Amino acid sequence: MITIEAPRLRAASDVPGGRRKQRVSMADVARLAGVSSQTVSRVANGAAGVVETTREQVLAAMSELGYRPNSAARSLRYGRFNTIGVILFGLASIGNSRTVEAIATHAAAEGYAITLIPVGAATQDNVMGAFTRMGELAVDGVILIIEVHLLDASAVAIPPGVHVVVVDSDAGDRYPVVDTDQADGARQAVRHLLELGHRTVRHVAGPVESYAAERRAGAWRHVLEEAGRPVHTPERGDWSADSGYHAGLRLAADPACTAIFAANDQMALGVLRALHERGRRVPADVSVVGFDDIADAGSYLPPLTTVHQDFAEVGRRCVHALLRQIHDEPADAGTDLVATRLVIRGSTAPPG
Amino acid sequence: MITIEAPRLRAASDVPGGRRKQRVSMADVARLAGVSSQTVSRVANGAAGVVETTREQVLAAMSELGYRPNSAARSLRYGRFNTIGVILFGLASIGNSRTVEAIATHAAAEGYAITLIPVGAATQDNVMGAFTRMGELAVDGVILIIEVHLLDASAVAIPPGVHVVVVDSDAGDRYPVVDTDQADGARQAVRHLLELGHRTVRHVAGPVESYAAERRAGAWRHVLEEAGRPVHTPERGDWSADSGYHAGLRLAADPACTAIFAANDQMALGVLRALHERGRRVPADVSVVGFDDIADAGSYLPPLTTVHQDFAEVGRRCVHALLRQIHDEPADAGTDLVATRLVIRGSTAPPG
DNA sequence: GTACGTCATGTTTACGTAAACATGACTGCC
DNA sequence: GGCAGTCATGTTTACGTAAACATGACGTAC
Repeated sequence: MITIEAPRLRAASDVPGGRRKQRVSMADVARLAGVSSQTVSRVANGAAGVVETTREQVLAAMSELGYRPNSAARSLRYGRFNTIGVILFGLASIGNSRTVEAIATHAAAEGYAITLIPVGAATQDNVMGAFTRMGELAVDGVILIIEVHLLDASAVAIPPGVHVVVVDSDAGDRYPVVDTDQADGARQAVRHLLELGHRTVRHVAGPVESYAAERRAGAWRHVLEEAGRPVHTPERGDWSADSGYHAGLRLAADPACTAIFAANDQMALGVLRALHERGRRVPADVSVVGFDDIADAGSYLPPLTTVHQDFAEVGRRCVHALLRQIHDEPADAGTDLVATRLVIRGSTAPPG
Repeated sequence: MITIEAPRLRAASDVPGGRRKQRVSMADVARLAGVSSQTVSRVANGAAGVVETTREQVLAAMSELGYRPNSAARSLRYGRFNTIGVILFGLASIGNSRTVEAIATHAAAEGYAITLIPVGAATQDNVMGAFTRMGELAVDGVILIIEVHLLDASAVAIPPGVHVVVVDSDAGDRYPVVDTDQADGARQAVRHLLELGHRTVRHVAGPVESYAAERRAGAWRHVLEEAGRPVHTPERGDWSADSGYHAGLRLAADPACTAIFAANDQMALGVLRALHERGRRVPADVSVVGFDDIADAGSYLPPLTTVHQDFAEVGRRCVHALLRQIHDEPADAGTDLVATRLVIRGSTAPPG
């Protein structure tokens, strides 16, 4: 039933004479089957016009020799790679990995593979290197999951002729952008807290260099101003639970603080811990809302009210927008926003 | 400073006459610079034997035309792709995404790109499809982050001549395997609890089809038996916090239960929630240990004692083992285990 | 019975690159 | 002054595939 073979550790060097025969090509199959290599090509691509007996001979020869098409030659011939590049800082962020997973899945469904191009820390050199490499990369298009303004800051151009879609950025004037509707999600979170009766809402923001963080913070501020409520300076975190913990300790020190909107679930987790350590009960004394709705959020103590983000949908739309470009279809410039929704669990309640 | 250009939405169809010139090739550069394409090749590859004035002309022509090497042609010529394939079920698991990230980083450092090949659900069709595609894939080798026995169950062969490294599996007899030392990690966790004075330790195991889960459970059982302690049937989870919660509810119902070892941190989180809801204090009434040491574990209530896993090191060793194969160096069959270490935080204490 | 169409299959060529070999100019040495 | 050697550069070829075109056998219609 299974035919896994021992790994061939010495590659394809078993041709006598030391000359390295790459591996089985169409010509080899053709020789064995007694046909021309063009006929092999026709069989391989399921083209019409091959008589059944011939086809079977070719297939037999293929499996005897273990023929596998050479995709480099194919790509060269067709001028396409059937591959999408994904440039990102890292998979550490849960949003990133889920978006990438969705991209990979939808790309595969369309016959595209995806190539990951991580750019380590956001130093100029790294980003530059990634793009230099990308120039030579075997991709038909690129999805940028990266703060694009960091690219702008380095003297790096996206090579002309490379199709691009950007996630999570304000580059909508230059590239098609797909993004979660950050502002609307934040509005829902803040309004929910105000509707519960809280006088105002404190914010634990993400890092300044993140557009997502800035838009969440902007919407938070806007809702408060619109409602005529006091706006405190937001606490700054770096998305990590630990940074949320430290922000939470500062907020716990203020007895007037009854409602906190954290820019992501992990910082909210840190806030919950800080409040717990300081003896502030959630939600009786303080309400907390997160953002992302990661899988664990429902198991926090208490289960976290948060804004659900549809990463899979973002990935799906990225792939399709990019494929439209690759297939020369009319471009949809501007920003495509994916809706969010507030998931109410146990971390929010009217003020005590 | 920055020269990002408008996306070219109509590809390279600006050659008059409707014929589609792919894009700038060495021949085009050669024509403009008034040299042969071989000289362009020499400049592109930094080969010696090009006089300075010529080199500058070529470089000027390159940048004027926006030349970028065609990697399909390069791969065809060299017979290598400089690409590593990673086959996995998904990035949802935190371990997977961190391993993949490390793989991508180390591969990039060696001049290799990585291609992601997700196989969705573990159905036979999916796995088969991934391998069929992989046969045509432009990769020099493959890292399998997948339960290999699931492959065995489908009638699928890893194509001969494809270099393979496997993560997290018992395939050490057939392929080089890199893995975390699951058993030792689990031993440390259980011994820690016994040393604190607990009479025995209950286990919340991962799914049966996971070798990692089986090895953690096996080591847990072994330590208990060695110490002559009672061994209860483990609760089964599916790695999710939610499954840990349900397992935790069952364990909370048993007043004799004072120590729990969960097979990962997320299930431990669920256990913590269940214990909290049932009024069992952690660690005063019940001690809990997890596995993985994910970034959030230090922010749980209470901060989780857990087994630290070095995903980055696993990724690093995978890449290097695979590159050794690709470069025809002596194979290191068998299993390469990465050490773990217990991180003691606030969720464990002597029994009340 | 011949002429033409149909269809399976073979032959030529191009995709872009770079190794291997070829050429030709100049240098330096006797 | 002529000849060998050096070095920059050009020409040929192969990598594996598949489109475009070519061939030739057979069948059918008049």
